[in-house]
Amino acid sequence: MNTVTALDGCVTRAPDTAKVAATRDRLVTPAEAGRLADLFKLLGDPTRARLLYALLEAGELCVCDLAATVEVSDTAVSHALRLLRTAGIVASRRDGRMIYYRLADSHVRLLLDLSLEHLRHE
Amino acid sequence: MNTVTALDGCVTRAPDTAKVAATRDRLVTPAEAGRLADLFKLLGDPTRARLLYALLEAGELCVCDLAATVEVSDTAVSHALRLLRTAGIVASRRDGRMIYYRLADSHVRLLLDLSLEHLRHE
DNA sequence: GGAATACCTGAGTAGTTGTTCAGAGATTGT
DNA sequence: ACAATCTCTGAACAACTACTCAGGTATTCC
Repeated sequence: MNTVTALDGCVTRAPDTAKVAATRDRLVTPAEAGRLADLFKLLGDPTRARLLYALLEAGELCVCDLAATVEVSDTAVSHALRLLRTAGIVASRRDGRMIYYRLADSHVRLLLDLSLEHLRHE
Repeated sequence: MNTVTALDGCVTRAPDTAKVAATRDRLVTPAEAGRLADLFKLLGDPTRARLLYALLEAGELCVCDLAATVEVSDTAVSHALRLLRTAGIVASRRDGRMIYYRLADSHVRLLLDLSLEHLRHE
């Protein structure tokens, strides 16, 4: 039912046509869109992206190893990890003085894989 | 080969251990990470996210219908669409006065679907 | 207990970003 | 050609963000 219904027209700032109404019914709610945007926003930073892909490769890394891997200060890594952990994207485990981080979710792994493939495949 | 090799230690700001070196070899390059972050950053805005999900539902919409659907000004929509189009995420088609936008890539569709499922499934 | 190490937190700041506003192209119908 | 309509563009501004810096917490080893 998403075949184009010819032209809907657009009568000066009030195009409440059938197509718009139908789309709005199926559309993600503003709240969902906000949460989706928040998720993407977290991935949308080079440092955090590198951290996540490092975890994707290594499986599990402590903070200072992450810092060395992506070449940023440990405080910057710590700030970044806090955001990712709060959002449930990474999980942590303490072992002695060190705290090991890993990807929390298989969905996130899929997302990272899919995005990398998208990037490399065109 | 990503089984954990016990603890690597972390000798004061210079933990160039084997694990770090191995991860860095496999890691996405900084350039790739930047492009990935740019991609996610584009999805990481509520307005742009809603626009993309609207296109995912409707298939194709003109600017003013998009504006009505997501309830933002047409100029804001236009600005947003320019970014998405420049990045190759959406494509456009002119028909008379109107310009119809659609998702450019099936990878993007998968990404949007996967993310929505992630959000709703936990 | 005390020093050393790994990590965290809060404040401050430079850089970035999304929106509005005003105006310019581009296309259609008369 | 002219008016109307749909879309685009550039500048200005408010809001947000990611980093650095200084200091704090938690754990281990002597």
